[in-house]
Amino acid sequence: MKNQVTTVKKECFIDNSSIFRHLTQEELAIIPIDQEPDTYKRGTIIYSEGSRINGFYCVQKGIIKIYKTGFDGKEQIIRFAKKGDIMGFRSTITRERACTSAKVLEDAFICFVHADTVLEFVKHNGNFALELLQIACKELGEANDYITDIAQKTVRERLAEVLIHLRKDFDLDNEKYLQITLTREELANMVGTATESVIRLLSEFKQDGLIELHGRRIKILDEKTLFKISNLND
Amino acid sequence: MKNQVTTVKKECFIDNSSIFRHLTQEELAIIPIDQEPDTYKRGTIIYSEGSRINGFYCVQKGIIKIYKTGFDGKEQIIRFAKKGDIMGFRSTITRERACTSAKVLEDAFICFVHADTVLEFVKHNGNFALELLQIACKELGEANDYITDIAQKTVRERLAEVLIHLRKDFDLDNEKYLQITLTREELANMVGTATESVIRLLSEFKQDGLIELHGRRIKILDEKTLFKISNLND
DNA sequence: CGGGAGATTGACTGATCTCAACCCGGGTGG
DNA sequence: CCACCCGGGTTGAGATCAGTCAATCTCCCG
Repeated sequence: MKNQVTTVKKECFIDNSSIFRHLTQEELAIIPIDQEPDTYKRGTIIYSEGSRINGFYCVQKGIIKIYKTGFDGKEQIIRFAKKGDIMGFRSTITRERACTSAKVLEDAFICFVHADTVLEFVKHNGNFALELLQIACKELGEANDYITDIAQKTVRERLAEVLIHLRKDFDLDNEKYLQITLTREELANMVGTATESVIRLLSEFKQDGLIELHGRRIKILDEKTLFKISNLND
Repeated sequence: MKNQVTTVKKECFIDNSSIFRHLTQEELAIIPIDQEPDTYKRGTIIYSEGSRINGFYCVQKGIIKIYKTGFDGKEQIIRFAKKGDIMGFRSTITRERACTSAKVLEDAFICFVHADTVLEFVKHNGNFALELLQIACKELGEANDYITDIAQKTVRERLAEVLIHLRKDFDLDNEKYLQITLTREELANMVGTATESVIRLLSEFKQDGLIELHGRRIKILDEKTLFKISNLND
């Protein structure tokens, strides 16, 4: 049993892409082992907006939707977390309540690290601190882009952009469909529009031969044109 | 001369609200003195989107507008920096090019700290690292709110919200007007709408006795109602 | 006094949202 | 086995918020 925990811990924390890769053996050793990685089924809510989360989560497997709930109950998807991503570090650092909720879209395997542990590392391991800072700054840059896009682009442009991003962030299955499957409503909650608008635009894109649709599964056929429609810079 | 620099440096870096307050005397001593604080006149562009900024700026005085330029040239104001705020740390940390531009709205006095210096401190002074992290996380939380608001709220709600925020973030002059003065276009670029829409809504608010207008100067008369209109939570 | 920037107003347009009806496939219970 | 139900997904029609265009106004400045 002890052995198993150690193995799992290793997988979780020493992986080359992990933010914990800068920790020394000694530092790794002090991570309390009661924080055993856990499996979460699709639909599980890992934490909710307004709750206290006393540490942060490292995703080993699966896809998690991170979203805010707006004034009228409509959700706004902020981002997805997948293998290698961390969640909840904002609240961990600021000691505030969670400003987003996290819900499992694809069965996940997730580690939890207690806030005290994290703060300890931030203070005593400069590389770890820098790593966290870089993650925060990367998200900040993306958030700024997002703000500008939502404020200035049309729904059509934004939907094209979302498709491009999904394409970039997620793998394809063996039929070249995007591995991530979202309801039309979820797509709408990413774009910031009504479900019906997404449906209409998707079928327009399909008409134009840019994408293929099979239920919730989406295949990108003409990324170049989508890119042009999205008016992205890079 | 040397004396003057030292005084200025002290003001700049040892102030109680400065992010440098956690630095030791020795650490302060190694900040190169070629980074003398400088005065910037209204209208000056401190850095532009896409440029390399090899360090970050600490605002001692004045107001700086931080914005992104969208696809069609329209600017989106992300935030304002004022006394005690820092700018450009995102690029400093990620080593990427600036993703925003910064323009002086009110004559400013600003220190510059070289990236190497900052990174050195992040690595070797845990409290400094934590401080930076907290700043980044705070901004991140605000960005997430912003995204949700722009995506879901009406222009009217957003304008009310912007006014509330301005009220919270800036002092009032002796006639109780907001000290920050923005053009209608700048207001529009905060809200994410057209100039004409801002004008129409402002005069509506004025009709309803919520605000008073004197050219660009705005006085908040009925914060409570504005708050209700904005549909803010907290 | 002429010029220019920003502010204002009105009229018109149109992209999106909302509402409502209907479809479709899967699961459930009688 | 069938009827029903329910959660999406689609489609159409109408309503509307907000953007665009254009004309005018108001300062302020050289």
